[in-house]
Amino acid sequence: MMMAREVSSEEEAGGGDELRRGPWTVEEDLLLVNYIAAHGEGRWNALARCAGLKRTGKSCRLRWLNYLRPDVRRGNMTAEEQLLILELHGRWGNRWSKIAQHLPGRTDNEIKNYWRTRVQKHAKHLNCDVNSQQFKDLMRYLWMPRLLERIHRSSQSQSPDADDADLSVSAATSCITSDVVVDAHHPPLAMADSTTSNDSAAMWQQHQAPQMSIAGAPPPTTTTVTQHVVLPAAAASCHQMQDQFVCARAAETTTPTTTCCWSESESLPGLAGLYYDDVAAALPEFDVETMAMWAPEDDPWYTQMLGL
DNA sequence: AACCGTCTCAACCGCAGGAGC
DNA sequence: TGCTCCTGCGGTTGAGACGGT
Repeated sequence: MMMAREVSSEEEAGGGDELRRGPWTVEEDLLLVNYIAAHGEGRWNALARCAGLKRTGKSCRLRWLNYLRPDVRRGNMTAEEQLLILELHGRWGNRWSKIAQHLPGRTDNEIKNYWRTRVQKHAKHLNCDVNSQQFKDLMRYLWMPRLLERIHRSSQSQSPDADDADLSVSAATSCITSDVVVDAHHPPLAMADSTTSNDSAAMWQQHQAPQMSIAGAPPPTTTTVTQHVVLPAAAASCHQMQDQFVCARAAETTTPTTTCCWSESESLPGLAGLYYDDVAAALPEFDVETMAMWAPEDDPWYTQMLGL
């Protein structure tokens, strides 16, 4: 958001060596961009002085990193990005800069804002702490599968030969599992520290399957909820995922497993019912209305699923 | 049209850690 | 060893946008 605050005449005329604060003007932006183009970034305090900016080095750095950098992405978070944020936050907590490293073009500030305005808002509506196990379970069993479904669906609608792709992927039983996505206890991934930020596909592929535990759910000796969501090749188009988006997973459970398999061979509404049963079992403290509040308002499938 | 509450996000703040002296 | 400076991070703030009444 570009704030339109005008620089007052006092600031303009009598500023002297006083440091300016508040929103940046177009002129300041130009000064900063031109200086960095000529001399590069870094040494921010010296940069601010040499560029003729009456700003702190900190302010210049922030402006550049969060707004002026040419590779900064703007606009709404995609479902893929949201999914990644939820997953990485589950693993690292409020390590915004670390999370941002894995979302090309997104800044830590933007991700932090997303978390506070979107995710924490939902927690507030649900009257539960954003760090509570209840809320984490909601993310794991409701929001993230829905994001996966959305990714899947949009890839279907965008792919001209989506049917073929779906069939081939389904036949290969390629799947990505939401529990794999969100588990915070599995060993650190190689990609977490070594890959480039746009290497999301590699990340997905390197996930290993942990054993899940569900707060409020029947003990794992009787039930393990697993959502297998087939992602066709087209889904991998985002974030330069060139190849088929495959995350084969063998659920390493030695106990009976209730599996909700979202595959192309089954219709989604039926699966939705099955899935919801599992969610309801896992999260008995949330009733249908609460779930509906949680669900994104623009999600007709979801509201239909709940019969709303 | 006016008011008001809520949301968004750019920018600021304080702090911690590292480098240099 | 201690001091200063710089950089980066996470938390917070507040102006403007937006939507509802």
